Amino acid sequence: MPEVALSLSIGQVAERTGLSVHALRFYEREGILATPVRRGPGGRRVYSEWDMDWLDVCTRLRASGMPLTAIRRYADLVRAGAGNEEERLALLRRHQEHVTAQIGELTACLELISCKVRLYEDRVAADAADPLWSQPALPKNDSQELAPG
Amino acid sequence: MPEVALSLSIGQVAERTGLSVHALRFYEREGILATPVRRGPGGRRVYSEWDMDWLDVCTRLRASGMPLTAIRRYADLVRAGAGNEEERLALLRRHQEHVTAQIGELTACLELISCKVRLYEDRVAADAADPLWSQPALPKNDSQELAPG
DNA sequence: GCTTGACCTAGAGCCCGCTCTAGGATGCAG
DNA sequence: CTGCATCCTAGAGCGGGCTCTAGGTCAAGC
Repeated sequence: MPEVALSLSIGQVAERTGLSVHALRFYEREGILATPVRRGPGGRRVYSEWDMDWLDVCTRLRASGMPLTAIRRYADLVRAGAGNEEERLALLRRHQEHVTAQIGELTACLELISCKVRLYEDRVAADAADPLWSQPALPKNDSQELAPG
Repeated sequence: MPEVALSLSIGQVAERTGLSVHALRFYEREGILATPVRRGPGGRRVYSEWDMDWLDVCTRLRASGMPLTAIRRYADLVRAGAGNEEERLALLRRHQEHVTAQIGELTACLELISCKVRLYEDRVAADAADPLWSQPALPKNDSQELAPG
């Protein structure tokens, strides 16, 4: 019943998280890990399941644009133990808002891009249908001059 | 009827686009501008409405994570004139997919973050209701050890 | 016994996207 | 005339986030 706690080498962790071994050591130096990594014989790092879970959280925070300094702050709070939940909450809420805003902005950008894609699809299609219509020197619908790109 | 074409100084453009004057000059050096900026007396840059529109497109592409090299490529194509619409389309489509993927990833991250926010809201609320219940050394629901952060 | 490979530390190096400095011209206000 | 703001160029510098190098330890396999 008590499954043996899994323990991984840095190479294995790199493989599973997608982070490089360099990045993993770098994160550790930077205080990104909430608990000190255990060391095996020869001073080799031994990662626990908990470490993996934490790293997964970190990669998601990173993927959503949280800077390392903020992640370190969060790690510090977790390391410090119970009693600072309000601060953790505040930190997470700030990031939550940040990500929400980011999604909004990306969605707006996507709209513009999609609009341009449609425009070019039409142009290319028209060109294929009648190459003479759209090639000559600024026929009539001089979209090149009226709107950029 | 022919409204006088508006022309802006680099400072004014900086103000309206939110880019710094440094960034504007930098972009120009980097070939990000699709048309060469006109110069007024004393060699000063004079931006047209078209330039502004182009810059707006650029800032949206940047905001959605397109690297400067890709924007330069796009600018090169536009500068080259008609005949390369397929390539522009391909470039934009790639970015479109990229942005879509990014939104997906952010949304997933947001879910995790929101989940954690809720968790901490509950913890903090419980703590406020009964400080003695959640403070002492790992009471029972030892969430600290079972799940990171 | 020797090679190979995964690991260790400390620190240098790199890419991106700006940002700032130095040193100077121009133009307008008091 | 003298400030003062705004602009110019060329190029150095910077912050973030890794990435890589040098030099070394250790264990396994041939």
